[in-house]
Amino acid sequence: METTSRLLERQGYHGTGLNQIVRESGAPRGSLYYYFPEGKEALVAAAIAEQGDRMRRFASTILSEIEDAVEAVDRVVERLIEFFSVSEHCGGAPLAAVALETSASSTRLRTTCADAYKGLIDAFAQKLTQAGYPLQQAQALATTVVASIEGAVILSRTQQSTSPMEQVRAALRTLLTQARAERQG
Amino acid sequence: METTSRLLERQGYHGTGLNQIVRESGAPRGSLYYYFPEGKEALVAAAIAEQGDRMRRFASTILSEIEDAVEAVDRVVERLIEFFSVSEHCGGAPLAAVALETSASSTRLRTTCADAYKGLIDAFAQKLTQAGYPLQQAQALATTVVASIEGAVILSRTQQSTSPMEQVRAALRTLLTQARAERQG
DNA sequence: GTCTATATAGAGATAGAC
DNA sequence: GTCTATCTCTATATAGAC
Repeated sequence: METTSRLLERQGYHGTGLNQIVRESGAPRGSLYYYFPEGKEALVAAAIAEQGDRMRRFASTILSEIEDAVEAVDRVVERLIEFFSVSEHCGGAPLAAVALETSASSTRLRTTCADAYKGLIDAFAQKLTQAGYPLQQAQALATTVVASIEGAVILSRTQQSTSPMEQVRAALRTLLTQARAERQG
Repeated sequence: METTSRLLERQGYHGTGLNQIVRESGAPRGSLYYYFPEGKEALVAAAIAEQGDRMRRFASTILSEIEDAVEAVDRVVERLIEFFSVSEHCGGAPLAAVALETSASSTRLRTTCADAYKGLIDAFAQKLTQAGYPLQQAQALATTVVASIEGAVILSRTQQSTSPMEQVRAALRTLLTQARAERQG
């Protein structure tokens, strides 16, 4: 499943074959349909759900370590940029490709992706709410944080540069600071 | 190529077969390799480039019709939300799936996507620059606009709801207004 | 320019031995 | 639980007639 997640991230659902997964993971070919009798879709759904959890924990951990909400979110983005740099410009958006490819064809994968994203958004929203942002605004800002990160990864991957992610990072600082000012004013 | 673009948008590169393209478009099967001797990759590259142009023209037209920059950008997003609603929750990010799937495997498709995105970002950056935003800030904001839209489409598609796009729309208003205030202050 | 037929490879999935 | 062999389907691409 680790291999599955990694391949999905850079090749998407249809671009990732079971043969390749078996080959690169070294997992026994015969076990695949023993543990996932429903086949590829079930395997991918499990991998996606696991990745969603990983993303949420990654964000939650950092958000809990830094008290100031703006600084905490900024630190998450900074860490993502670091991760992107060392992953040969391919990391940071493990769900996006699958979400786009399958949202129209597989309810199961679509909802799995939706749940994963919701968990991640909630992690940010919770932090912002605790920091005093009004509930509705916190939710919208959290959604925007996740959306702009996902989009920034797309741009950074196509350009093979961290520049888009850096630019979005700066913009998110401005946005969250501004929202805080409105709240306080 | 119209059919190709449409299928790419909702199925991605590997999920879209030449058979399906030929079948749904009604285009003569024999012509495909006459006009695109290099095969699928060349056809997709052409479709992507065309879509990039379409996106840029779409944005440029609206941006030129409304003088105020914040209102103009907001109108673009509003129109995208309308388009998303009537496209059975599958429209709005015609390049994203291909960009993610192929950025690691095909230099040709990656750079084609990069150029398309750059053209779109430039359209926004030009508008913001003309409105008086400093050059560097305009570039960063334009990148953030495009990134957050792409990300919002991903979220809206997985959730089958316009809500993420609406939330991002509101956030972009806040962001651009704040940046303007900083510039004026 | 467009047709049909086909080559070749790979996909996902299954069967039955062990 | 895991193996190998194989089924069927579809993929991209090509050949050669018209």
